[in-house]
Formats: sequence, C-alpha cells, structure tokens
Amino acid sequence: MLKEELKDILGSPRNFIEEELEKDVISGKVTKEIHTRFPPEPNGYLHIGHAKAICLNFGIAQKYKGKTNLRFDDTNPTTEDTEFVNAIKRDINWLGFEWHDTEYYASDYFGQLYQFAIKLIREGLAYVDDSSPDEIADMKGTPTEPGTDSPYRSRSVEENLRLFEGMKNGEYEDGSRVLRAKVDMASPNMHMRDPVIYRIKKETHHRTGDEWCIYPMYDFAHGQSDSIEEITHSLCSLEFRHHRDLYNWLIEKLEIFPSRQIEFARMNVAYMITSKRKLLRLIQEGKVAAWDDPRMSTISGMRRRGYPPAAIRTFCDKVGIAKRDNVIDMALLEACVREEMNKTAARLMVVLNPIKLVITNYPEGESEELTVINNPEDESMGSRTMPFGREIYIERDDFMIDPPRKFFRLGPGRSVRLKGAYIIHCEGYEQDGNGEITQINCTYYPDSKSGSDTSGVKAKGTLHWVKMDSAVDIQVNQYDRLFTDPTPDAHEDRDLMEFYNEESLHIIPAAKAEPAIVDAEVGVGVQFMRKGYFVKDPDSTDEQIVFNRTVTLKDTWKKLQAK
RNA sequence: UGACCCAUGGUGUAAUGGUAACACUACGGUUUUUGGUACCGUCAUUCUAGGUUCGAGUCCUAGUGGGUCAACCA
Repeated sequence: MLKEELKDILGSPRNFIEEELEKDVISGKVTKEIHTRFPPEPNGYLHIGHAKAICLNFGIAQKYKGKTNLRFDDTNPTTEDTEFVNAIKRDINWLGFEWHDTEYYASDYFGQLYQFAIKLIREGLAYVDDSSPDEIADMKGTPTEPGTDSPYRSRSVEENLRLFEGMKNGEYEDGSRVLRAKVDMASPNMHMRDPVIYRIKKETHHRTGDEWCIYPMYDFAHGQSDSIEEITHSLCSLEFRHHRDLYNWLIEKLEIFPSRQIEFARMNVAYMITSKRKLLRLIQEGKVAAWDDPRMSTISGMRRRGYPPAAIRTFCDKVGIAKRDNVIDMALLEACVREEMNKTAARLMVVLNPIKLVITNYPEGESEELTVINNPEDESMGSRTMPFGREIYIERDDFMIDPPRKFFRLGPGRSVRLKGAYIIHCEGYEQDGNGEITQINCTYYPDSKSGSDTSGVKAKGTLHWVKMDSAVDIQVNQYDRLFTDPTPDAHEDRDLMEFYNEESLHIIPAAKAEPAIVDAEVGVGVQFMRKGYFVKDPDSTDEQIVFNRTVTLKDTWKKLQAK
C-alpha cells in the first residue's frame, strides 16, 4: 500500500537516513505512513542546531507524504516551563513548518508510562532500588569493568509493586528510591547496566501540576512516546547511539509499536555555539542583550538579525546529513542569506558614514523627484521616488584625495554616476584645521540623468547618495561574529569568553537614510545599496528607527585593498 | 586501554564494485547605472599498510587519527 503510494519518490537522491527509511518501506517493515517527530525539551530556546533537526524531521515527512509530530519532552519538572513551550512553537512556525494535529507532550503519557513500568515489574524486569545515587554510580562499574548487582536487585515482584506504588503515592523522600530496569550489569554498554527509569521529584510540573511525584527518565519516556504516537522513524543525534540498545530492548519487552531510532551527526557552525548553558552565560555576563540578541545562534536571534527562514531552510538542506563530525563554514550560511535576500529585498539608499557633497552648478533651492527601481532582480517590486538636490550625502569611503588607479569612485578630477541620478565631476574639496575633509564640491552633467542619458560621459563607478535636507537619521547596528575563534568552546585549556569578539557590535547612531526608509517593516529585510542587507529592529520607535545589519554584501574592493 | 561510531579538495555533502561530482570558500576572467547579481575558468592520485577482485573511495584485516559512553539531565 505505502510502497505503491511512494513509488515515484523511492529511489530519488537521498541521504543515508532516507536510504534506511526507503529500505524499511520496500522490505515491508514499515507499512503505515512515514511519521517523524521533533521532540524539544521546553527548558530553553531553540537554536541553529534545532533548526537543522526541524528541517530534517519535517522535511523527510514532507518528502514521503507523511507527518511530523511536535512533542515536548517534558519529563523533568525542575527545569521546564510553559514560557519555553510558546517560544518553541513560534520558532517552528516562523521557520515555515506546521506539525501534525495539536502538539503532544510526554507528560500526557505519564499514566501510560506508569502502567508500562508496572508491566516491567510484573515480568521481573524492573526493581525498586533503595541505594543512594553515589552507591548506584559505584555499582555501575566503568566502561572497562563490569558493574555489580545492587543488593535490591532480587526483590520480589510483590515487594517491587508495593514499593513502586509507595513511590507514586509520595511515601518516600526525593532521591530515596528509584525504579530500575533489570537488564545486564555486565553489558559493555553502560546504558544497559540497569538504567534508572523512574525517580521521585516532589515538584510542580508545568502541565500536570502536583498530580505526580515520580517522573520517568528520558530512556523510559522518549522511546515510549515514540511508540504511543506510532512514530516510524525517530531521528536523533549521534550521542544517543548507546541509548538505542535500551530503546529497542524496551520496545521488545513492553511489546509496543516498533519505532526505529536513527542517529545523525549534529551540526556545528564555525564561530557559533549552541550549548544552552553557554548561551545563557553570554546573557548573564552582559556580552549580549538577551536570547534574541542578533548575534545569538538562537532562532529568535537569527530572526532579529534578519535571516530569512527560507535561507535557514536552504542552509540546512545544503549542509546535508551524515555521521561524521563537522564544522560548517559560516560563509555557507551567509551565502544562503544573500541568495535569498538578493531575490526578495527592496533596495534603499542609506549613507552609513556621511560626508557632505555640494553640486555647485545645481540651482540653489531647487529639487526634483527621481524614480528609482526597487529591486533589479524582481521587476514586480516596482519603483519609488527619491528627492535630489544641490546638497547630498555620500559615503566618506567613496572619496579619496589621492586615489589609486583602480579606485572607481570619487577623487579630484574624477567622475562617477550617482545611482538613479546624474553623473558628477569632482572639482575640489574642503578641509578643516585637522585635515579632515568637510565637504566635496562637484559639478553635474544635466543631460546625464539616469534613464535618459545623452551626455556621452563615461563613469566607471556608481555611488549611493541621500539628499541632505530630506535625510532621515536612523541608528544602525552592525553585527559581526560573536567569537574570534571558529570553535570557541572546544579548547579544554581556554575559557570560552577569551574568544569573545569585542567588536561584535558596532553602533552607528545617525546614518542618513532616504525618506522611503519610514515605510520599512520589522522583519522584512531590505538592502542598503552597496552596503549590505538590513532589517528593522522591533525596538524601533517613530522617533528612533533602528536597523540591524543582517549580512554585508560581498566586497571585492575591500579584498583588493587588503592586498 | 573496553564497547560503539566516524575518516573523500580549505569547508560540507555525493559517487550504492566500473576510474572522483555538486555547493560554499579562495583565486583568475566576462558582463554590469550596486566593486552586488549573473556567467565562465582554476584548485583531490579518497588517512596508512596489506588483502579480495579483471577492476576498490566503496568489500575484508590491521594500524593511525577523531568522536561518543560510567546524570535520580534530555
């Protein structure tokens, strides 16, 4: 049935997970529709690594016409909170995915999980252990030495049943007893040495309140939730490889739906960190403003930075899926962002570091409205008008007193095109006592107007500009990588913060923007011509417009200069 | 000094026993009213050593290197 439905898809280019999945379909091992899940723990914000897992799980389900559940793995009331549930849901939706049905919670299965535990006890496959955490750890042995049996390992089924019920009824203190699966204390796999599957925690859960005072451990919740939801393929990162033996053991002993766990290598991106604890440290030590600081690797941070969701999806797709350690070049992420924004971002002119330019032969007091195209890559985005007049701002970097041959911009005696306006010729400049250039003087060719140029004058360079008296002052936040080292948390002998990039944020208090800037919307990326892609920050007000730099444009001149 | 996983250009991923492909980066070049975009070109004897085979990046063995595992976290 399923095989028939998928016959057009099977055999198309695929990663190793899709390959395994297709084998399962073709062999008849999986007969229902493909069902994946994304299982975040609601104890923090989602980051770029989660984005990859989301794209993988939802992407595979889409490809094979299946479904993806969103399931909150909320089995530890100590750290979890509804605040995170809402943030996670918003981030997934923003990335462009919709989960099947309503969202699920592992905590919805506490009753069923309890019954699973009873079944295990009844079959002599689980026991209540009164040992202390330290004692249990000692008896585990080491990876090279087998463990030893707990003195409580041979308790009778009846006693175990009674004690476990007592645990549930709150008769014992936190940490005084646990329920352990009886597997194999000599297994080379540490996770099979009678893992703890239930512990006592007299704490209020974000959803079940005080209904329970025992909570299942990951190994007795995750896989079982997969089975309950009939997840066909449970995709997780490599470090869960050792849990798979237990995952399968429990499916067999509990006789539940045989979900299949497949592990892949988690993604590392150069100059980014994804550890929740370390991300939190950045906030606590004041290195960044919050979880959604545009420098953060969080999804909310990337949103505020202006990364389009489509670019993040493309990125995750291009990174691929495999099992080896990897460090992805940030340039790939930025290439995806530029590719997307080049197609979609409206162009605006903003002078970041302004210098006054006077067009001496342009009549004083006069002005005109010039029509400028919004996006050369997309005609349907139309055009706008820009005021032009005698006094304008240009970029300080676009003028040199004694420019080299290859400098295609302005200098004494040189000509350039003002984008969408006229060609101007530099006649001179003025300096103050410190040698600082205060003004550039030019003449313009009235017959060189953009679109109807009959001047015959050639200009190699084109500059962006803004008319002085109609310029809008905006704050521009220029962001750079957060760290100076590609793997800042991989140095055993060095602290992460030693690699903090002190220049990761540079604020320009008053850049000069063309009037159309006031129409920009939060979350809709624009291109500041010749400068980069930017997005309006949600903290903007009518009095103070703030833009965040998403990514610069590629700059081959800068490269040339460096040589 | 155990078990398990991994090893292909600078980076990431492909090649499913038949002579290394794609993307990003870098470097050259063409086009350009964004030094952007687009387009063209250049950059690898697949960790090492044996073996199987007419043929090995792919299969086998050993070695080397890297990673994971001993939370009442997930």
